[in-house]
Amino acid sequence: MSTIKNELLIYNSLSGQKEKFEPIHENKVGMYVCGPTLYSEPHMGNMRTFINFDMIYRCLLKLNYQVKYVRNITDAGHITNSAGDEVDSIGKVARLEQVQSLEIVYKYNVKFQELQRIYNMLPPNIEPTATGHIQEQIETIEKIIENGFAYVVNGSVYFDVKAYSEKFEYGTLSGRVVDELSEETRVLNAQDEKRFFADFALWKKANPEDMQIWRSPWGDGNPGWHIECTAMSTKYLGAHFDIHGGGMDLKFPHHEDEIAQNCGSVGCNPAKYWMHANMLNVNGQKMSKSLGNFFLPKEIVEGTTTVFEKAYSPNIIRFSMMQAHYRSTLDFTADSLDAAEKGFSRLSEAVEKLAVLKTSTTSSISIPDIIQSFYKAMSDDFNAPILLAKIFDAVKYINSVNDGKATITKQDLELLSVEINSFVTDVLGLTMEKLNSDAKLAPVMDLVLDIRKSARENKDWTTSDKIRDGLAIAGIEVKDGKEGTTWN
RNA sequence: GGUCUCAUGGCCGAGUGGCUAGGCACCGGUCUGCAAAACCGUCUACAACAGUUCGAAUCUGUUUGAGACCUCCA
Repeated sequence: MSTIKNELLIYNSLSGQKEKFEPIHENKVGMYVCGPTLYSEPHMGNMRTFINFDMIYRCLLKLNYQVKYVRNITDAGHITNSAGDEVDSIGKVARLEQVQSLEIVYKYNVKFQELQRIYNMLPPNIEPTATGHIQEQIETIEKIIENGFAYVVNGSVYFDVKAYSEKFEYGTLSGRVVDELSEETRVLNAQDEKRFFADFALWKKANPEDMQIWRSPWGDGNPGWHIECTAMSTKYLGAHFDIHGGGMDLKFPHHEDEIAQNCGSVGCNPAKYWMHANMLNVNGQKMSKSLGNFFLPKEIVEGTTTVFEKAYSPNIIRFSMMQAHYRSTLDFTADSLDAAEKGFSRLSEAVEKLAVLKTSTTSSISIPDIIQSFYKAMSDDFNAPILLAKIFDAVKYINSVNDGKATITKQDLELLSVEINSFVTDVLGLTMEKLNSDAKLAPVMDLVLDIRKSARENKDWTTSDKIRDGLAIAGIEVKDGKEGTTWN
């Protein structure tokens, strides 16, 4: 349906306000999102960013855009400190575990792919790896040197922020000004090869202990921190594409330097719209190992984290995340997750009821209006919490119809059913957990509940309660409703 | 120290210059042998102070508090 296509608004970090989304090529969207670095398992906070961009991707698809979604996989080590003397972060882990870098990368890639499935994330169209694009990175660096925005020192290449600032503006995304930066108290390290402290490495000469080394025109070494994103986004999406996303904490320096590299190599900002997803807190604080509120996305699903006393399904986690806007920080607490669990369950049950609702000749409310409100919420900077609120308005209506207090026509029911299912599963990425899904157990339960029914009819409460309590111990909850008994 | 963001009812969280989301909990009700579940209803909040305005929680200023980034970070 949706004959009226809403105007899509996107908050652009570049301007700091919501802007009308106008794709560079009509009906097509190129989107690049910074993916994981494979030297450890992504934690829950990483997942929030990926899940949010998954939702955004799903929204764009729902709006019938033809989306090319690229999310990189960083499998080459990065420089790990400002002096640049620790180049290979993956190699560092590999040395600790006494295995090869590639083993580390493979191990965590498998885990990451598994997490994508567990959390029901759509795979991007392309997941390019840094190590698969060394040549492209070298070529990008060569272009930047040619353009006069980088210099070679002793086998390493640095981006020349001062030279760049004469032609472009450095710091437009993060609101930083080079003059301000220079007033900072930081001093150039005596051995530092950089001309200016804000300069950053594009290529770093190999250290003897590096486990991954590549050949380049400047000698053996490693690519710098940010160049892979520039090289790969340009290769797969072009010099200028629609959306570039990532976590809020990547804004500076990573994204700022990406802009500089792109301007320095091809003369323009890589993206028209920059989007940043906000952080996840746990019990009111940023996740950190030292605070004891750190856990992995798999642990919370399996109930093996010490931070929470019970397990929460991926759907509950996702639902909880969808109840907050992607640009706001979100706090995970036992209370908030318990609330999400119940809310999600209420939603699931209403969606199930859609299939068995009785229809009438009239509808009490306007179904197209409800559906329009879904689109409107989604089109307002991907406002998932409002979308859920509107869906819950529909849930209330579904329940009323189910109780015979409201009516719906067959045609409206079909429409509502299709759209609610679409928004819940396709857009929000929630999967409806089927109740009574165990094919073997179902006939057994029918039998047991039939016996209990007879007992109740004979007012044999001892037997009926024995059955109910026994099933409860087995983890099966009996629900005596108006129209018979159900279980789950 | 610099740059910036945010402060919403018991909790999580949207949003808006006047019509004051949503989820969860609480309370009341319907249903029920009892209970649970389910459903319905109710609860009227926006840090403090001052200002602008016919009118602000929403705009401005000050104060207090929290957080982020400035170093790898989703």
